[in-house]
Amino acid sequence: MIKPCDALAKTSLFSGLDRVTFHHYCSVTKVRSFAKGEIIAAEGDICGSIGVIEQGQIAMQKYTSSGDFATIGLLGPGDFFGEDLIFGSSNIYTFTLEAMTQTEVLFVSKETLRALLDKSPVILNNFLQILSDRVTVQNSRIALLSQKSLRHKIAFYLLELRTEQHPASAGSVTVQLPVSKEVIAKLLAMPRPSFSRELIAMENDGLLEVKGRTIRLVDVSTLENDVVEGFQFGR
Amino acid sequence: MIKPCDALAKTSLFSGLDRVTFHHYCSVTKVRSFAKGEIIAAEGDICGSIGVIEQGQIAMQKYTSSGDFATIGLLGPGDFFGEDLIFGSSNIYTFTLEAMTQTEVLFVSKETLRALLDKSPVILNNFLQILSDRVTVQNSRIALLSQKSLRHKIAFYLLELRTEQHPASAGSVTVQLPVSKEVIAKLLAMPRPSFSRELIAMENDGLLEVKGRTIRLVDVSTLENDVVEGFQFGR
DNA sequence: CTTAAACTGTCACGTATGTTACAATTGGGA
DNA sequence: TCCCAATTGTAACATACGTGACAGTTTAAG
Repeated sequence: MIKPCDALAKTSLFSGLDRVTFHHYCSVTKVRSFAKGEIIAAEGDICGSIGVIEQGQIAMQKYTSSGDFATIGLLGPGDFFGEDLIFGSSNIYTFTLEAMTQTEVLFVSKETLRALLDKSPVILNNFLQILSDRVTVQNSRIALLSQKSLRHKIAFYLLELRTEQHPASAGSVTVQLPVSKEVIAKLLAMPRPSFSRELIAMENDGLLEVKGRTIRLVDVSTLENDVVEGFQFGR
Repeated sequence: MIKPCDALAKTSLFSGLDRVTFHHYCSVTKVRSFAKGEIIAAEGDICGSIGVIEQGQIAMQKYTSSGDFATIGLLGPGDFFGEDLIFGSSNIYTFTLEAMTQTEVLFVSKETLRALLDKSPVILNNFLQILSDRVTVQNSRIALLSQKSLRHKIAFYLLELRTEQHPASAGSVTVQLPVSKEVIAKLLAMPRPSFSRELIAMENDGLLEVKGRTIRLVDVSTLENDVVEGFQFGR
């Protein structure tokens, strides 16, 4: 089990702060574990606190009446959720949060958050930054989904992973898929067989080398070609 | 020409406030006009102020090296831009803002905004809400682009327009396309001829009636069928 | 170690969608 | 009023992609 106080200290919400400043609030913070497949929040639920992911991967899913669903986004360690609902016009979840792996989440209630924001300008700044950066990430997802071929989408996604996992390096690198290819396919809004097929085709074309969830980007410049480039965070 | 002070008062950033509170800042506010097709901000530009659209439509475009582009989003009267960059980790535009029609924009500089946020908790709240709501809108766009057929995307978009333009009413209504079908097609990430073809097919199937940019939604329940529904703002 | 469940690869087939080019229509400005 | 530019419709053709079903493989649990 994780100690809330230590975990909190590491989140981007509290970065640049001495622990004394928020020490008082540690006791109010809840940590919860979720098993793989468990629902963390369902569409229609009221959002009363924000969550920070300590471990695991969470998918934002949007279901249709017929049981099918689209994957809006994927959240990993350090990511927040609910930060957009807590102060929005509506605090109702418009999607479902589902644990894709065993997951540990830290919750901070609206009241606590509000108190922290009022008390510390640094925390307010951090919160604004978290919210803002989410918009940037969303923009990137929209650009991804606007790509006009499967190959472009895949290339876009892999390049995105690269900047996440290897912020500095250019050229040939290896990236890790954070979840199963099945989930990735959903994230890229394509059928899993199509994803599988195209990945292999790209491998045959000498762009990649796939080994399980490890993918080596061989011909980066071709991958980048004609892709509506990912949003770089000042590299 | 629009008077900044009057215009400012109407924006959601200042809603619920007496004019006295921000009266002092009116003089600092700039209003600018843009002709159709004009670039308001280009990818790579530094974002030093937020904008509020008074009149017109602005597209967020992401260009490829080959000159092709994707339309990330469409902004109309009352919408903001730059609000996600001003306090983000990077304040560099990662897309291009382009006027799709003659446009009037109100600019508020970062310094002014900061001062306003510090001075008034109401404005802070409003700003948080604006940022948060943008995330919700983005989520909706992502859901749209995740639809698995052209028809679903179009249905999704038209239903979205309905909730925007007729928040209360259900059933058969007419909606207005805010820009040309060419631009809409880009927004839906599909070729214009495909959009045209599918729209007509939907009309033939009795779902719609198209007359220029006016579209009457005839069979709403079928339109809603199997669509990963749009995000409703508490209707 | 064994077994089931989850994940991944594979294939054949059909069709929805992209492409390109041209024609028709609309609308705003001179 | 006329005209040009912007917008929209149209059509034939090619193909990238979706579908559904099965087999192989890996993983985790007992």
